[in-house]
Amino acid sequence: MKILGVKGMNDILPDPLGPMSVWQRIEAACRARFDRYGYREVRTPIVEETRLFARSIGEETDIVGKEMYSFTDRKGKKQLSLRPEGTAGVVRSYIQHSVHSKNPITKWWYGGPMYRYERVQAGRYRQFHQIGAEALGVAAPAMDAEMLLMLDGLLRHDLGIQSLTLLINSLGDRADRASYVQALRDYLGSHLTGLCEDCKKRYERNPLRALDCKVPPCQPILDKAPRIKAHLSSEARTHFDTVLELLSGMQVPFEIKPRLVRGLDYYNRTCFEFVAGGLGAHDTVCAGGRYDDLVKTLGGPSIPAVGFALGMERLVLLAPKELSRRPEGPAVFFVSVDEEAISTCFRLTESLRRAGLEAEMDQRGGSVKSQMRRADKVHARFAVVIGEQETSEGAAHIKDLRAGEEVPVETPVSFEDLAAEIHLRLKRSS
RNA sequence: GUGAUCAUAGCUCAACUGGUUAGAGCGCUGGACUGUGACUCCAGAGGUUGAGGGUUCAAGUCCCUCUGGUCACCCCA
Repeated sequence: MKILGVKGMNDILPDPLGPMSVWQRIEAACRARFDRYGYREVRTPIVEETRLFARSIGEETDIVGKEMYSFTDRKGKKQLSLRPEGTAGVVRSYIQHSVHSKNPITKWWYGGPMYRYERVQAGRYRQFHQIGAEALGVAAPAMDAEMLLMLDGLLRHDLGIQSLTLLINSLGDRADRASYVQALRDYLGSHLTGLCEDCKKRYERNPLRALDCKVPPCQPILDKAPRIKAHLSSEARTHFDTVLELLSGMQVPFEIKPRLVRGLDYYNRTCFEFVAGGLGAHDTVCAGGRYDDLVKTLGGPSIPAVGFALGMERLVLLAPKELSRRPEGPAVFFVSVDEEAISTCFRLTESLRRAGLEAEMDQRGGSVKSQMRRADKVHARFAVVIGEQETSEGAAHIKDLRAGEEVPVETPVSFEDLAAEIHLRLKRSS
């Protein structure tokens, strides 16, 4: 009985066995883009107290209700959970270290694995990775817009994702939302017979979710449902309009989707999603919004905030092929002709590495042919064969594995000059 | 939590309506070329046909259970 990895939790193997280079390129693009917008990386634990998630995400949500990996701490009676999303931990950290009192504006980004016990599906796993960012301390709509500009640049420009659409909506403030939910519930209540079973449940538990329903018979009813827009306070409405104006002013395309809602309870005002084709049943690669009440809800001061999270696995699915170019192999591969030569190769390999070059050898020895095959297999640029003669002369030939058939006769390069010579040849051919 | 579908060598896949010893390509190892890769040719290693049970003279093939993969619903990044 083989021991397998846990369902829904995947290995990401190094290239060319796996898509590691795509992951790394996406991560690098995120870092570079976030840097430019003044976001600094924060790292928080993967495990937090269960209460934190219950309070922030919402006791009634599916995430908290049935999808968390929770357990009791070994000693005390602490209930702990693997984080199902990143914002809660980041905000907890922000409050715990009184960051607001050191700086009125905080821009942080984070990345790492998240855990939700769900049925695995295309673009959805039990351990999945998010990269997200939070801007705390600014209530102005310009912060929402700046964040969307950053994301549009990252996804469309840096990562070259085609068929990308920014969906945007406003959820209003707490009071707006309450009055809207009431209105929506009244409306759905009067049309219960025409709704699907799921929507009947949503009617009771969370009417907003019904707006996302895909069942055809529900559509005409939902199309005529009251819109949140009519329930927005004038402040919330102005905020939303300003965000849209700023986006238009910078030529960032978007689509207002009145029925867009969020899965987590803490959002208010601006909420958005970047969607793209090619993700199977899901189409969201990035989602986020404003959460002006969360910091206070978690016991901190009243600090407004906006944030988002990108789904790495989904990004990887969408990434254009150019991102998966195979990485370079070692600069030099040392081949040993016999047992004695192995120690010379060992020395030379290390000396090239100390000189900053990627060098490799086959410590097992074996036939020259098989070692040359290995050199080719790992895409080494040069091969250096070491035998009795090279060891006694302290010099060796350098074979260019990319040069093709003709190998011009040349004078051997002394071991001392090897690193410099390789550096020179690499520079010349680049 | 619900449903569909699949599982044969390291990988991608064959094996007529159940019927001899489960094959191929790629990859791996070695050789042709006794110290030089990629191309060619030759050879070799590698399988409890996902696991367990059942039907049958006979099961990779049919039935049941489990595990795992994939996809969809719910929900979500």
